Amino acid sequence: MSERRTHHPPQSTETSPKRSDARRNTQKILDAAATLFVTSGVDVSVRDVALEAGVGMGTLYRHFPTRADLIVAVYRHQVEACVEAGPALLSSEASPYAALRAWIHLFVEFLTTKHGLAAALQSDKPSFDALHAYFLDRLVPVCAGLVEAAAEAGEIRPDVEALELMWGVGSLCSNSNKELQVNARRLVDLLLTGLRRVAA
Amino acid sequence: MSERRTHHPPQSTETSPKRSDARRNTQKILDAAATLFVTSGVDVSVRDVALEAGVGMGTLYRHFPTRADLIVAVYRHQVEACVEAGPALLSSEASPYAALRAWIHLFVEFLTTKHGLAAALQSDKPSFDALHAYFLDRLVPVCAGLVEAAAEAGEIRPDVEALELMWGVGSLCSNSNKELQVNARRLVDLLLTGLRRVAA
Amino acid sequence: MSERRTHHPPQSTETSPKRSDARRNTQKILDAAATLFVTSGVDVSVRDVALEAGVGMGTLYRHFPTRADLIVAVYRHQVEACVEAGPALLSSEASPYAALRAWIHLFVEFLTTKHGLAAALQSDKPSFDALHAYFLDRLVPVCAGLVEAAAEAGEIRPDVEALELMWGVGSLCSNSNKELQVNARRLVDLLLTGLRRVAA
Amino acid sequence: MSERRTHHPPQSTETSPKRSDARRNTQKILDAAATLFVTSGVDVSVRDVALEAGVGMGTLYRHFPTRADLIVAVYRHQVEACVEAGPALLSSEASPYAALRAWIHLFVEFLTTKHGLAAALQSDKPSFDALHAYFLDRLVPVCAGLVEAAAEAGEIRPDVEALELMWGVGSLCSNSNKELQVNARRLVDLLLTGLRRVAA
DNA sequence: TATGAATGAGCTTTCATTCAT
DNA sequence: TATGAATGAAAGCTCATTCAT
Repeated sequence: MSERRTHHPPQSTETSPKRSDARRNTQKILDAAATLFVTSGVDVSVRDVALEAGVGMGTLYRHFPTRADLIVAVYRHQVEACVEAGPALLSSEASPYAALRAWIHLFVEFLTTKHGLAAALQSDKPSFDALHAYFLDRLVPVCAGLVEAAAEAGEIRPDVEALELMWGVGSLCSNSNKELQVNARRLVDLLLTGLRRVAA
Repeated sequence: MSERRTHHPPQSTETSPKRSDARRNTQKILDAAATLFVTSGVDVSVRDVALEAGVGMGTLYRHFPTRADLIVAVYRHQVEACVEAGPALLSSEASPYAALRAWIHLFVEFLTTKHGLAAALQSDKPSFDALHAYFLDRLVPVCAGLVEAAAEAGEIRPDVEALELMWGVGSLCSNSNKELQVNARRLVDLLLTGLRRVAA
Repeated sequence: MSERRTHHPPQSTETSPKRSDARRNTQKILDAAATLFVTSGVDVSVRDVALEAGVGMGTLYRHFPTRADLIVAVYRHQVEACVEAGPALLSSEASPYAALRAWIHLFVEFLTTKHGLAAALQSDKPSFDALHAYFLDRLVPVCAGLVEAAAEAGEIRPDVEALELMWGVGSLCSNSNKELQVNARRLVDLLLTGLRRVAA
Repeated sequence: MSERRTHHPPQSTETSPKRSDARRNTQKILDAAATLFVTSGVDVSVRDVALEAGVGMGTLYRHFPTRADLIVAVYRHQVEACVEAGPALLSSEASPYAALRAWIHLFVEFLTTKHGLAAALQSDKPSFDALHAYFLDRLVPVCAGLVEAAAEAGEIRPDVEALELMWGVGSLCSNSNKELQVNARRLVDLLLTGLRRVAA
């Protein structure tokens, strides 16, 4: 997954002609947020993020006026990598369904290593609206392309919505890494298998 | 409903020989909580529950030391109904898989009508530990019975864990009620269909 | 000025059948607020009031949900004393104008000893709306009675509004006790003298 | 307007032999401040002023170390106009009292059209000290000249202090622009009328 | 000299939990 | 045993002021 492409950098964190110290702070905040998002979820207090980053609260607000801005920035690279992986897999994999399967696995890998992200994606708090918007806008079309290709190839049932599928995958990923030995990947595979035939 | 088993009676509402006024308070609190859980989810503030019940906060804490105790008590009846439905469905349905499917649908119906419950079930906050424990202890064995029967009948793949399946179902139910038209039932059906064959 | 009458106690601080400790806290908060209002104005931070009173912030909010509630409570006694003094002075003084004059002096005495109150009365911050409302509702009618009596007696010009007069008096009182030797009483006397004849 | 006196030139805009770009910045800031003072009062945030002026915050602070310095500079012209109007009115008006009255009206006009200025003039925050100093140093002597002339002419009572009078006028102007129909001009007229005779 | 990023104390408000009554 | 008043930490956010660039 190439992380450094800038095909779609709506708010690139590295291209702005900022002062170097400001850029450094932006990065410090992103790193701190990434860390804390893993351990405490994306609901983590802004004060804690600022502390972890070693910057003042005002600095955090200057760089990321809303919580959604911060979350989007933290995960932008990975999201864009997923976006790009869709068409690529369609070319490289043996069949559309294989491509869809591989792409979903990529997405699962992403979500499950970012603990709390999946949960945040499903929060209905208004402060997360921009987060939904970004993820759905970017990823659903890609997923839809794969789903349609597989459907047209007759590999999966024809009545599956990409949004619904992604939502399901996100749900399965949002709560799996506990002491219980529940494995998101296995569950998602069940879902993917379920796509292949009409309900029994 | 006969309280056949007493494996986990965190706060039995009928077996303890309490004073009648204490029992009355317990019931008032349960009624209030049930009402508020519907409208505001299981995260509703304890103060609101006490107010609705018309009791003091200390009384609420005396009867239900943790939020999990309260949730468990509120949903005990329904959980036990699920427990009993398992064997019953195995007898009444046409096949073990049909019974499993019907039972899961029962569980989905339960979870999706209790706003916030599924999410609480997957919370990793320590105050919810007792909630996990109760649900899993009561329901997983029942689910396992159905899964095993279906596996032995050759209707589903043999390597499925009941805990994992229930966890997946719970996940799919915890985040479906948005303006997005995502339907937990449809997703769960996908999962159930996926059980039928080995992964492709 | 009798401070303990309870003729008009819309929210008496002493008659509520509260627990004694709660009543004690109410009084501690009122005392603290009165003190801090003098030194820091009624804009003083709620945290400071709680600290000065030796109570938690939640306690302060329990007793006085809005800042206006606190201010009104602090000054209620004196306002009500002013309300009662109006008719009394009309009876006891030699003429309506003398009564008006005496009443205004009473009001000046009140305002000038409560530094910051006059200023707050003229703030246009929404949080002070209830304060305006209370003061104007209670005092303007009383003042109007005195003004009308004096006007009917031909002692003052007939075109004076009580609200305007009180507002002027309030203004003159709001900023007089600096190191500058400006005396609100003298200025108010000028205003009262100015009432007696038409403008020259 | 000739800058005849240099008693208190906290930040002269024209006498210092500054570099031309610095002078340009000074002017940009003054223009921005004048604009924002009208719309948002003199309490407007310094950041907003800097933004409006198109300069950095450091530049603003360099030119006007305190808020008072900025306010003084913005209103210098009008204050000096008042200063010059005093003797002029004494010559042109029919009597010293008429001159005093006209001059006070000039001052009222000035204050009431500058939202928040009158209030700032009466603030006891240290950052406004320079503001008091400037206004009083410049205007009180002028007012005193008019008051003395009127007193010597026997038109007003002899015991009136110019400082006190101005303070009263300032107070009456500081809080009149509400939805309440309180008119500073009318109240000031009452004060001026009150000057004419001894207290009754 | 000019910039504006950074600071961080400050604000109001909420709420799970405790404990004096 | 029941009450609900009291607690106080925590939250998000703002803004006057400083200082590295």
